[in-house]
Amino acid sequence: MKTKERIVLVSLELFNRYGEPNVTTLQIADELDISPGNLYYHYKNKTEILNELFNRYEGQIMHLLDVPDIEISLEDHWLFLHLIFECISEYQFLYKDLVNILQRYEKIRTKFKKILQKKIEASHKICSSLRSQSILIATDDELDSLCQNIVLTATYWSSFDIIRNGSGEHQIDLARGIHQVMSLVAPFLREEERQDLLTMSREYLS
Amino acid sequence: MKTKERIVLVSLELFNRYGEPNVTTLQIADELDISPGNLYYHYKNKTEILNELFNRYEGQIMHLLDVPDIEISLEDHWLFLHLIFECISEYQFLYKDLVNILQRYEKIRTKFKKILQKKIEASHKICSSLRSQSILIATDDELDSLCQNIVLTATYWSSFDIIRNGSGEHQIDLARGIHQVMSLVAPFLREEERQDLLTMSREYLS
DNA sequence: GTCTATATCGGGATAGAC
DNA sequence: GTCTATCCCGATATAGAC
Repeated sequence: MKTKERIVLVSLELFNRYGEPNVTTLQIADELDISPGNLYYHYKNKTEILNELFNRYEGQIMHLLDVPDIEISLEDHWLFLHLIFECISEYQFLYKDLVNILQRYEKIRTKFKKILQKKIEASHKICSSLRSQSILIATDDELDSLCQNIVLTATYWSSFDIIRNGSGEHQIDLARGIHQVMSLVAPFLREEERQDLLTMSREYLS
Repeated sequence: MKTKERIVLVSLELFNRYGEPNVTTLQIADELDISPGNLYYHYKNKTEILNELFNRYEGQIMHLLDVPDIEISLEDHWLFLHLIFECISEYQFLYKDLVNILQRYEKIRTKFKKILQKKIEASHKICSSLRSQSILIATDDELDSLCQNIVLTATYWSSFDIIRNGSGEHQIDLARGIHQVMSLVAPFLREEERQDLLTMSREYLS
């Protein structure tokens, strides 16, 4: 594999493990067994690495958030959440130091806000679809709050989980996160689907 | 006012505004129009200042979380949330760089986990009280999820709000945060109280 | 208690040889 | 493309005078 690519991958790993602000370029170089000079040959500074990583994240998540205009089932919603959570988990360093990173990098901040907006829209689209099928029952206001809550929970689940359970090399409990989001939706579901969800949840968590 | 006290207060202000990792001891001294040497006379390092601030936060929030063993009304719940949100807002720097700070300071991490645990318990106590009065209807599982969601939302509302609306000196929209938490509770309320809540929400947000 | 001056250290980044 | 050596700078922290 090309060195340039290895740099990105190892940086991602270290950022995720130790937090982006705590990882130095020297550490990255060390981990790769290359010299710092070499690293700077491929990327002119640390920000460039961060940008590269963010762009990859952006590409992935924006792609996922392109929700098709079709009827969506509860299972689809579940799967959708799963993909989103996986993507977030892959780039968890962003979420660990979110405010900090967004404060220091104007460009990333603007883009991240757009992603957040799109997340809310996607959530809206899905919930609206469920509502139009009468699977979900809610007023417009309730739907708005619900979608915001979904996005908030999805965004911060990783941090929340790390704080409560994390010690060192912590694997984020995605299943529980999805469960948590689904529990936001549950109260608005038609009786039948609420039961289905309960069953799905139990299976999934065990 | 004594210099030592001024240092804590100005530090809190700067931490809240720029994020703790981005504030240097020199900046703090400058803001106070004292020399860095003087600052180090009062606190032997930056960590000491952080500890002092965290202890104050801990004292305040732990006090608030001592929920009395009496019947609790929806209005009480609202007020309770209000006090919690105000306290969090006062020490928002902690929440802005939560993972980072907890990663770097073992002691704070341990204490923060306890606070989080106590928050969930307090939330549980309140919701249980509402349930025992039949104001709130939920199964045990639903109650557990609900309380976790409440704490998660309360914990991260400030960050979420900053990211979406913040630009520089952003005042956190506490009212909207409380509304958001209440919207988690709403679906579980008895019809009558759900209407009350709706009315309260509208008044409060306008 | 407060100041000025300074030591120390670590991280980001560059120059130039190979 | 890669290395070694080095520079630069900003942040923490200390020493010692006032």
